[in-house]
Amino acid sequence: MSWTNERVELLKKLWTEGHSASQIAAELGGVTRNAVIGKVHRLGLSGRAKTAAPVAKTRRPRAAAPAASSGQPAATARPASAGQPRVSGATALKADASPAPMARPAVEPMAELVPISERATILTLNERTCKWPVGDPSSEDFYFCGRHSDPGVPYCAHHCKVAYQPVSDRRRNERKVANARAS
DNA sequence: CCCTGATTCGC
DNA sequence: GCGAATCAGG
Repeated sequence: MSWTNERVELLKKLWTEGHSASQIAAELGGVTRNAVIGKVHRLGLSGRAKTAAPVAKTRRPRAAAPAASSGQPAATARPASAGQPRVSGATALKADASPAPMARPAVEPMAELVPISERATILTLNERTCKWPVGDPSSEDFYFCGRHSDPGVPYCAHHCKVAYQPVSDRRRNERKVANARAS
C-alpha cells in the first residue's frame, strides 16, 4: 500500500483529532503503526500534545540488520476489522461487531462484571481482547467485554464457555473450545 | 504484559 | 520516502 493523497489526508485528520498511531493504522489498513508514525514524522506533524522536548537521548548503535529482504515482511497489523466506520455504538456495532451470542444457556451467574478500565470500544478491540458485546448496542452504556483473550480467540475464557456451550457435545469443536480454555 | 510515540537507518 | 527494529516511557 502506498501513501496516496487520500490516505495522507485521512492520516492528518485522524492524527490531528488525537487518534493513536495504531488506531489510525487500523483504519487505514495495510500499514502498521510504525508506518503511521514514520509518516507522521516525515510530514512534520509530530509533537501533538507534548510540552518541551527533552532532546538528546543517547541512541544505541542498533543491532545487525535483519537482511530478510523479500517475501513476507513481518506479518503484523492485519486488517482483521479494517475500515471500521468508527461510529458511535448502535449502527456500526449491530452490523458487524461480533457474532451476536444468540441462545445463551445458563452458564455462570457472574458475567457482566467488567471493570471499567478493561472495557473496550470498537476502536480498542484487537486480537487479544474479548469481543463479547455487553448491553444494548443502541445504548450509550454499551461496551465490549474487553478482557484478555488468547490471540485468535474472540472471547475471554468465560465468554468462550458461554458462546460455545450449546455444541459442547460434539467432539468436533474441541479445537477452538479446548484451546480457548487451555490458556 | 499491554500500550504509547520517537528515532535510526537499511532498503 | 518508507517502515521494521528499536528505544523510552505509561
